[in-house]
Amino acid sequence: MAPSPSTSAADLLAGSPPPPVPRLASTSPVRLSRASQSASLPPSTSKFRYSAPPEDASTTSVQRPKPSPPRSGPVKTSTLLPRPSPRAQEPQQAGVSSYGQSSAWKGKGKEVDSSVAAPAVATVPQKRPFTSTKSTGPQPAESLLRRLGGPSDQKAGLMRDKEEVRQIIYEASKNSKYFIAQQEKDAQLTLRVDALVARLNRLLAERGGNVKAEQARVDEMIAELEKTRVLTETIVVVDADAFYASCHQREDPSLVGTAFAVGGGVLTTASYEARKYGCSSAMAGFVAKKLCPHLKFISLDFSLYSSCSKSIMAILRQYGDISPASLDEAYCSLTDYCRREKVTPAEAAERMRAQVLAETGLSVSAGVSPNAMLSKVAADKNKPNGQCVIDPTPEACMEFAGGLPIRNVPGIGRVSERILQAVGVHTVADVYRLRGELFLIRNEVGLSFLLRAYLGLGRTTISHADRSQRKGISVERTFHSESNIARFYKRLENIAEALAGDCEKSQYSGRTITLKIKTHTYQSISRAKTLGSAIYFSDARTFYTEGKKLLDKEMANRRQMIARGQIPKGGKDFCLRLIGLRLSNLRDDKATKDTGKLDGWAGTRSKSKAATNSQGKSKVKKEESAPPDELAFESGDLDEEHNRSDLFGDEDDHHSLGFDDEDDVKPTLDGDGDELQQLNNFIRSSQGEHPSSDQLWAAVGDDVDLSGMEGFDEDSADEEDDIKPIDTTHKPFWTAGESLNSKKQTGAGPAPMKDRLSFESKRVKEEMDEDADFFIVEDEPVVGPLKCPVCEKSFAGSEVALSAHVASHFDDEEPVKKKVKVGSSSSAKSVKSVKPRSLKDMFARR
DNA sequence: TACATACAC
DNA sequence: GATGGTGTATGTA
Repeated sequence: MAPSPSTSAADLLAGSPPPPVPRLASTSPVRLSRASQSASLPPSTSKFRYSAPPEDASTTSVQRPKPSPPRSGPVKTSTLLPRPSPRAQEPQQAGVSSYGQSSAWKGKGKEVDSSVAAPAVATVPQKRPFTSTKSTGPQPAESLLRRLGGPSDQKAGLMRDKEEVRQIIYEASKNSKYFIAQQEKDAQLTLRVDALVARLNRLLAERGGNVKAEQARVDEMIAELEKTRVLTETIVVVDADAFYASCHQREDPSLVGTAFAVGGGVLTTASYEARKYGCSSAMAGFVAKKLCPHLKFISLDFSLYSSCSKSIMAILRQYGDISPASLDEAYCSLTDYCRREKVTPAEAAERMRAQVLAETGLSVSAGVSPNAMLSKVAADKNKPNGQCVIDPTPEACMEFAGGLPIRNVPGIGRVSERILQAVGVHTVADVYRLRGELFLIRNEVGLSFLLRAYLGLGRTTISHADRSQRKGISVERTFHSESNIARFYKRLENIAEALAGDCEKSQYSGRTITLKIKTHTYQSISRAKTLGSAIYFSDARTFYTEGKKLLDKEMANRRQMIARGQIPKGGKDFCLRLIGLRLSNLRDDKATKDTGKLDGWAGTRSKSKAATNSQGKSKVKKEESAPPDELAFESGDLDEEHNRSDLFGDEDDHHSLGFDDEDDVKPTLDGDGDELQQLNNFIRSSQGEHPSSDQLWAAVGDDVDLSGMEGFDEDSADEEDDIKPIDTTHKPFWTAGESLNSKKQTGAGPAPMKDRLSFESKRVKEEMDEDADFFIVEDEPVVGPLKCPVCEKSFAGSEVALSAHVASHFDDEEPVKKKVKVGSSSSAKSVKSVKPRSLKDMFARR
């Protein structure tokens, strides 16, 4: 994949795009086989798409100022921005190669040693629209396919044809509830994107297309941000290659070179061999099997990963302060090491990687740059077993950043990507080019976040996560959808127990309990309760009773809705596929070094720090925690007995049987002891698949005793506790305090309320109408009437509306009962039709 | 505080 | 036939 000039952004906006790219083009979640849908369509399924006027030609009402001076060679060191976006320029091979190439950072170790001929430059993912060769039915939209394709859909290295893979995934998925849910989400996102684009168009129309003033505002923001640039640090991100898979290969060399996946129902990792077939993490097991019939599945073994991880971290620690981001990834400051050892960053990284490989047998890739954000991205560049170095100059940083597809920016996920693409932003460099437009929608787009990415800024301090910064502990379990209340309770008990176990292990208690449930239609719902300002708890009993109350309340709520006719009467039970509990508003019990007896339930947990500090407090605690218990168990001791035995049972010798075994347990009657016990056992048996608690905190958090570990240095450990890093906020990300949706914007206040995006259908419609004559072009005239491929009904309206309609067929109830109203321009109307359906679906009949 | 989303791994 | 678990951040009400 040779680095190629941006094909996407530039082309789409160049003004000489393939003919039919109207200012606003339409596509749809359900792709119809229409001749007009040519390869010129962008991936977004948004009904409307903003297409900026060409930079040079003042086609429309506005002549846009040329954004940037023609970029001539490297920008001077102290050059202030804005500067031209490299993307718009030549094939910037040269610019990119500059990182690591010519500077002092490079040194001999600089060889980007990659076993894979990886491009030195970000390659813009091909924007080939999904084109189905044969299928006659409705074709899924690009965005939906991407959604289904999962996170690694983009990466594809030496994979088999991407379209083919997508097609297989689509075929395997299309009839599942999961698929329907994704489709629904995609349709909702489409509406959201359309509304945003409409708003942008309206704002542009108001200004006659002139955004000079906005550009000036952004330039000010850029100048401010530029002042924060720090180039004196050397940060490396080390990321293990196919970590779980590699760990297993190390244990069992016969796996080397074979296609296997780690995990079952959903893959957590696929070996490189398996990836060639299109298998990737987060993919459903049965789908992966379709892609690679001989795929072998290996069970997760967290103790293995954890120990491998510790070995790696111990080595990294020899090079500088580290900040583990997960079991297989860590940030490390090489600043001091390089100075001390008189080596270049590239050499240091080489050494580090070589040492890891030699001592652990695991290969890792690395990214080196002046900050965490760039290093993070760079670490992926030459995977596996490679590294990428970015020089500590503004030019190198910006050059590197500018060429990245927007999706590669840490923090930009599927949703943000779609939103940005709809507005014309495909690469980071586009952020600058379209800064004026982006300013108009700065809030919904997180402008300052994007500008930081554009400038190649990121965190420059590395600090180890601190116990006190942990925000929550949670346990959740997925199961085959069911609606048996007794079993919900049973599951809840087990979850409560597991959570209590984690709390005890890590020594936290908390004040807020949150119940999470996911319906069979993949709707996630959470209900929380904070017991009191001074009530901290961590015992299974409280977790259970409070969780049960929340669950009961939710079920009662449903009954009411049925009574009010808001939910179809025919519905039977609340049908769920997941239940979880989360404890938040934590208190670090370890810090208070207390031990005490839990007054509560069965007294089984002799060491609950949650219990409290002293006798006196213990009493308080007792009083505080008593009420909820009484309420929950007032019906009698039977419950308590029942719960106690189940919660504190001693069956601990479960092996992971895997998901498929769940079918073996099908209690037929509520309350049947044996069956419940069986279920209970099963639930336990499936738990081995996941770490008992959060991977990061449990395995690499600073509460882990690393002494005695290879390469561990006691002194430095102590230092870690004593030395307060300047930036004490440990963030998993690189841009503390900001995200795409962040409101905090340098130099720009939040948009006035009236300008905020509203999803109220009426509002959406208004905007559409307002803008219609200026930038908005209604759906391209369709060639022939749109027709539902299922019921044959004809539509005069948008594809979005049709899409929603088609989706309703997958709902196993009478198709169009909620019939989608499709008028002539009604993406807006379809909002109404889509939403109620999901609500209703939350409660299914089965 | 409560809830929903988005994101990472 | 069928798509995970743990955690953080943040917007909005």
